[in-house]
Amino acid sequence: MQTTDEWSCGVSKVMDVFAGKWKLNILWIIYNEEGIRFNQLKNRTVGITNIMLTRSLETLTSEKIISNNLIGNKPPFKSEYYLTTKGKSLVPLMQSLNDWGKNNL
Amino acid sequence: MQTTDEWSCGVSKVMDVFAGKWKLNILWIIYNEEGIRFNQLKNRTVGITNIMLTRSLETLTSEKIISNNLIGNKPPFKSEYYLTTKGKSLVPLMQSLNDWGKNNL
DNA sequence: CGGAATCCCTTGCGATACTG
DNA sequence: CAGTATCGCAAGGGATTCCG
Repeated sequence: MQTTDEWSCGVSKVMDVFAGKWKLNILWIIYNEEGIRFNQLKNRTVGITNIMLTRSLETLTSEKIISNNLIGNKPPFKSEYYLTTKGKSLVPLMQSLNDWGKNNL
Repeated sequence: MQTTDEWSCGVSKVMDVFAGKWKLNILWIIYNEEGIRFNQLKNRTVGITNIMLTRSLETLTSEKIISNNLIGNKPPFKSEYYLTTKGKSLVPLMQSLNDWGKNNL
């Protein structure tokens, strides 16, 4: 039997990645639209505000789940978001979560 | 491509089940010790207080993820906790989460 | 266009004490 | 034994405004 310590060790990290109201949703959108831009992401994430999107992207970037390219040195700027390799490894997990949710009311 | 709506529909429910500081850990313990009692659960969940355990169990029960048997009509009481069928269907998901966490520091 | 700064409000978390 | 009742704090979420 797996001990509680081994368990909570692995799981708490994932829950940190998924924690919060928006991050998982944002990940999914970026996955489906690699290179998506800030304002597109904002439009696709219904109900989110600037600050919450910024904070979520900040956190995910610092966790190396996503990365972004800044293009241009004067306005209008461009910023394109991608999943990293680590981020892509989360995709099957997200799909499993989604499937469970759809099958259990 | 899957739409954002289909996605958020399924996932938000799962994240609700897993939300909070203790619920996932409690689920894992109950899974490993079917029929576990309140105070045993409290001892195994390091750092939890009465009220947080009560609240977590309440939520999970109302979501039909766990169930409990109350035994006896006068003190000392017994209360035994189990995973429901729905709760058991979450086990593979929990294991996937744990595996990812262990493999991604 | 892609953010950051500020301020506020709500929610979750928890210590302590008590009860059937 | 298995909870409940209070009260308080801290963190997360968000509206608004402003900036390079």
